[in-house]
Amino acid sequence: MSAREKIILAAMELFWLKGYNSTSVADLLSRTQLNSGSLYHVFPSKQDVLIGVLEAYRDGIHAQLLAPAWAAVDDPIEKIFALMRHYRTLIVETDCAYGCPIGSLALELHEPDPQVRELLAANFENWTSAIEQCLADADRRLPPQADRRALAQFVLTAMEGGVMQARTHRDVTYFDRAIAQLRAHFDLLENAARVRA
Amino acid sequence: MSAREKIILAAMELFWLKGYNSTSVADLLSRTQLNSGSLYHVFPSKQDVLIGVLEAYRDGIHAQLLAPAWAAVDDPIEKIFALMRHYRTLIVETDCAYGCPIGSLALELHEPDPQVRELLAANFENWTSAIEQCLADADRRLPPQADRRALAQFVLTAMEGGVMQARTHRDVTYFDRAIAQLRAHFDLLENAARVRA
DNA sequence: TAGTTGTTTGAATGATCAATCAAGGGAAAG
DNA sequence: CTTTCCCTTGATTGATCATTCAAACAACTA
Repeated sequence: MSAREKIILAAMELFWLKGYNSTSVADLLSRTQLNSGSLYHVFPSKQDVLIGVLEAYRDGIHAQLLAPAWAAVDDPIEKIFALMRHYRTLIVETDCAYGCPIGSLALELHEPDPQVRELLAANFENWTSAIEQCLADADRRLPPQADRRALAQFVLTAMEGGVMQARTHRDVTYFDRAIAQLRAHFDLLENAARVRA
Repeated sequence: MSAREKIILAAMELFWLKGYNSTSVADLLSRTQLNSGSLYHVFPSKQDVLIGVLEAYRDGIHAQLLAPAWAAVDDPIEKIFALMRHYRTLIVETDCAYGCPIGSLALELHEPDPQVRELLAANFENWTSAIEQCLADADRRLPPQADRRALAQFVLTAMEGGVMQARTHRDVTYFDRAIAQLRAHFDLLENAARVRA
């Protein structure tokens, strides 16, 4: 494994656990058993490590996140809720300390570089595009006038908001209630599409 | 104005602008024109300033947030969307850099003190309780089986998720779409209640 | 063998951090 | 005037921060 890969892997974990500002370069060095010169040979600055991490999340969304969550699910709308169950598992496994790596960084970095901000946005964009594809695959089950893109973004909204509250209250039922509301919303939409048909 | 009040006011603004970790004690001192000894005479540590800030938000939610947002609104459900418009104004006024002060702190602080975590939770709790009261005031317009508390939490979910995306994309329409979805959800609920009645 | 290129070493640098504390100021009480 | 009490001053401390760089090393090439 190259030094670059080692650093990216360690940074993905540490930024997620402690945040970007609270992760020191020394933390990355001790975790990877590298020396500072090696790190700075690969990355000009700590921010470039962050950029590498955000690129890794962006490029790995299907292999690392969606494929595992959708391994046994075919129905497009159930795929959405399977992804939510995946996040629920992460919340439970971390004793409700889980935070979405992208969402946490998006709120932690108050004056991000344009490049960093665009990568955060690209990560959200990739995520919602995948949901939008699910909605496209379920086309006839939704009212024709329903805005697919807005609905996909709303799924992200519900996930991020639910994760934030579950983490703050250290209680996964806050996430569960957010997802239950989202499910109710989809049920109402599917009902409306059926009635009209 | 007492030293304590000066510090709390400055800290509310700086924590909101830069985050907790990125706000140094030196920042607070230069903003307040105080010396470090004065600050540490009032607050044993920087974290105690944070606690003071969170208590101020908790205690000021009605006077500082809800009363202004609801000045000209009576209808309980419109109160909810008036509050959302209030947040929209904040987003626009800050060129889409706005972040909910509580939500940002909740995601920035990865291993918060129990006291800090409880104050974050209390802030969310106060907020959702106010929404829950609106829902109680609109009782007959909602289906009787609809879970009021879950719905109130979902309003917070939509707001936080919408703010996060608007900020990340630097585009208020992401917030607008989240609120439009929330409005659609309420419309569907009100419709369901009407049909059944 | 000698030279070239790419990589690693790790001590050092200067900035910045939160926090300390002995000394002094000033107002009220005796 | 003297004592007491609360508050302020601001230089100082030691830790930690991101980053640098001359020197050493390793793997090829001529």
